[in-house]
Amino acid sequence: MERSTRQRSAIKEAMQNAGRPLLAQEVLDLAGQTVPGLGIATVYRNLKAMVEDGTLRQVVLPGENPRFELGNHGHHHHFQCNQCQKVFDIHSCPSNLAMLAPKGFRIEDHDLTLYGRCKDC
Amino acid sequence: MERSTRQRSAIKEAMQNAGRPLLAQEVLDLAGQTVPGLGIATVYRNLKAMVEDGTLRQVVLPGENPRFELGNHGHHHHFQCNQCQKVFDIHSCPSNLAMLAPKGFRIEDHDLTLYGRCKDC
DNA sequence: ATGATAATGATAATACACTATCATTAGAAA
DNA sequence: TTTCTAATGATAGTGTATTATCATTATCAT
Repeated sequence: MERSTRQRSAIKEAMQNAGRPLLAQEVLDLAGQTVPGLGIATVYRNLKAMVEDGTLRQVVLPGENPRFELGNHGHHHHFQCNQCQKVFDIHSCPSNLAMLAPKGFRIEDHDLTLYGRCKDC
Repeated sequence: MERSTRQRSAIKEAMQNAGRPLLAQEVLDLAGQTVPGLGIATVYRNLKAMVEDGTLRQVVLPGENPRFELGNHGHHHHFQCNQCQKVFDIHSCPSNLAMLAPKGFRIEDHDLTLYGRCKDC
């Protein structure tokens, strides 16, 4: 069965503390502060497993590598800072999008990404 | 200077007739009907040159390879069909997005992708 | 028609994120 | 503590979209 390792704990902790979607590389950087020598393969292995068991979900923004966030969030959107490139959650959602569809098109879902300057930039 | 070739004309024509953003492979397929033997390298070369001179612009949807559309459109969004995966333009835009920003965040731009069933699917 | 060279097509090379491999390390059941 | 084996880290390998190379072709000014 699954064993508890320092590496896995550090990765989970990084994801929980981040409060925003992280790139695999960012997870390595953050968790690597707790576990020096942490390998990128271990990060990818654990992220993949956590996505498969629903603990995490992937966030894919246009032209960006996948990021990872906790899987227990509801529908929401994302904001990317044009300065630091970090991605943050937006917990509100425009509700009138269905009316944007041309005649004959049925809308089932949507992705919205906002761009600008984050609080720190 | 630039020479007029059957290949380049066919690629431009494909872009103008498409009415929707095309993948490089779709450009090859469409223009290849006019110019049999058209090579993928020629498609990439010409698309790149046309993006650089502003004739075309790239459209990047989350998790998708770049598509190409005419560069003389104004601000608009895109719809991707969950069935045939084709991408279409949406020429309307929700206007109240700035209010979605958390405190301290400034919104400068946005990307919206709608998903569903297109007219033909 | 000719010559200079831009453009093409075939394909090798590149870039890069991600995955597989495998020897080694380290949980945890006994 | 011993033992079994899941997990790790280093790194080679993979997949795939895009680009570079280069011999050949075709445009077009003359």
